[in-house]
Amino acid sequence: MAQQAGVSLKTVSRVVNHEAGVTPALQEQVQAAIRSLDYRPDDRARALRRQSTGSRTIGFVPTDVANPFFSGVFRGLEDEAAEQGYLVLAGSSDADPRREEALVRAFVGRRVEGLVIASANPDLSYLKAELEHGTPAVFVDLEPAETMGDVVRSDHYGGAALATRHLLEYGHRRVAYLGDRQALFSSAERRRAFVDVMSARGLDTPWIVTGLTTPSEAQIAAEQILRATTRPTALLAAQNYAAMGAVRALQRAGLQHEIALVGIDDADFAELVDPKISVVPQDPIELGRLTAQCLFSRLAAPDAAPTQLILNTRLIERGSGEIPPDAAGRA
Amino acid sequence: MAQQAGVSLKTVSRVVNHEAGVTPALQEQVQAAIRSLDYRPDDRARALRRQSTGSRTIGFVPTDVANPFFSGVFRGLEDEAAEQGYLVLAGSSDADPRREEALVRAFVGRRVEGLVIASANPDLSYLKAELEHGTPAVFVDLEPAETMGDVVRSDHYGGAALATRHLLEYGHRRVAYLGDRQALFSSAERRRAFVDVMSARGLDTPWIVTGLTTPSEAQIAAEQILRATTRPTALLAAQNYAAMGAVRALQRAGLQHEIALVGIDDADFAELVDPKISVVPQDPIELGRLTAQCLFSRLAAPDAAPTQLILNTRLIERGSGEIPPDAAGRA
DNA sequence: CTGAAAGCGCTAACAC
DNA sequence: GTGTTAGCGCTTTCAG
Repeated sequence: MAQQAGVSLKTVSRVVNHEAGVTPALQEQVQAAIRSLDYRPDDRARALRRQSTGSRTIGFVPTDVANPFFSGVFRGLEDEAAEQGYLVLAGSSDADPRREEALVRAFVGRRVEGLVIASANPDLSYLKAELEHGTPAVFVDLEPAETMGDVVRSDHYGGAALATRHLLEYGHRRVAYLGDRQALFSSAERRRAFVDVMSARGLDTPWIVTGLTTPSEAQIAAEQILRATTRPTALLAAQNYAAMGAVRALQRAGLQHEIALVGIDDADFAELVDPKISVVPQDPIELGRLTAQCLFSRLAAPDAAPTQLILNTRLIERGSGEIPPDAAGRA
Repeated sequence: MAQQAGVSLKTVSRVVNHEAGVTPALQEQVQAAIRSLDYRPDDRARALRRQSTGSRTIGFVPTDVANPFFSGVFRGLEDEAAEQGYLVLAGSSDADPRREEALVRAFVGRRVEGLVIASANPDLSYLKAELEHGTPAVFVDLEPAETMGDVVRSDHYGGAALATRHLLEYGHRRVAYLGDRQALFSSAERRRAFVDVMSARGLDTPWIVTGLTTPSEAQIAAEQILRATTRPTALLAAQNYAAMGAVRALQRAGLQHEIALVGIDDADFAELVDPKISVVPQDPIELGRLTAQCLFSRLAAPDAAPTQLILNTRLIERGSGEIPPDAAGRA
């Protein structure tokens, strides 16, 4: 600060840090100087000198901050972080391993105290060094191949199995699957569950489309499937954008009351369209809160055993998922 | 780093910064040490020492990162920032002036190079000091009362006027207005436009509800309006959550084909519901990009005159906004 | 109770 | 080409 400004010395530090043992007179003198100079302590310098406290910042790497799922997670993260006096640095990887790595590197360079990653990178070796150097990572939504940190996510396999079984219980035998990129753990798990459940009943799975990244891509894929002469009687949309595309396609084909649809992830529109969409929801904000809690526990106990929090899923029946296979014939 | 590790000295700096004039032999020696120690330069310390470069970080303060509008803005901001090698720190204010101020303080403490704020604070005096000390701010979406920085936003007044006029042109005389908190500039402007246009035609505005913050609040408000014996023939939903609530209310009352609805802000569901929702859209991602560009221009020319970028609006007719006032009678 | 000196991890400006 | 010294803005340690 400036001793010339007030009149005192570098015991400004004491008053800034509310340390005991400063004459009220001096305290006021310093405060006055602080006010008149609009002095703002540099937290970077403080954290640098101190060894007791870090940057009070965490880094968040979702695939896309604008995806409603991740923006919800972000909010939960942020709320929990704010309670601890932490701030959050965030960047979208777009599921690109190189971008993911670059973001993590940039975050570590800025000395975030912890990382929250939705990783789409099959090779997490780049992270090992950070972990060993004391920057813990917790994985949200996507679990890495090799376990190297804590995990907080929904039971993707169970959720998709639930959705698939639900359709089968309503009599469907021909069901199509619309999913995101297989590089994403959640997508891979859901697809695996779908295939497992279907083949356990001796059913074929000729309509599997993955790699769907936007609502329009999903819509196009769904339209193609619906146009074929022999088509499925039900659709499983394994992600929010996929569900959006599916709804559009069904509506444009006028088939929304004839072909069943179950979505994974809830979405704003699910209760507004006709029929309402049956879904296996997730609670992104809660997921974010839990993830943050997990990270802060880890910060408090760096050497505790790695934790895996797998949240159970449920299915909400709203109508679209309860359309029988012969709805077209009946109508 | 450590000269004992490799064999050399603090000219590690040179190789880390790719400065010219280091013997290839030494270079390799240092690189080896870097690798074996997993050395990560501390960017905070670098930025501290250097006076040429700052923290390469910007701070973003929306009311809510999870609101689709702001998560879109965030994405645009982030993309543009990434191109410049910047990272973004973000926190939700919930339109609480104290929280907004606390976030800005925390960001400035961490020496962000610039601020992007959607301010809900009528009193921006807390920001003056930061601006004078060289941390520029650009206001997105919400323009502060006193001009103190650059502004990037849609023409909220014009957009709402457009929407209102559109309904009047279709013959409506009794139109209700559902809006967010009046403390938000965008909401205040939209309401003002609505009242202006209505009274210019000599029409009363007995159905104005503001302070709507969530879809459910908006739904309740809309239901109340629709239940009354004399009710409006059209609804203007001046924000995305308000539109969602309005759609729910109309659907539950079975009035979605009888009462017109125009929304401001586009939303995922707008094209999926029946009837499709006519809207005055914004492009959040583009808005974010423009905001970031504005901020980087300011960083490059701190003393240039303040800039205001007000984006024109348009109306997309999709059906809900073109329902005539006597639709109920006709049907 | 307050000040002076040292040092966090790094780069600037010079020497060698 | 490479090493030294100083110092960014702060906190610490230890004298006064």
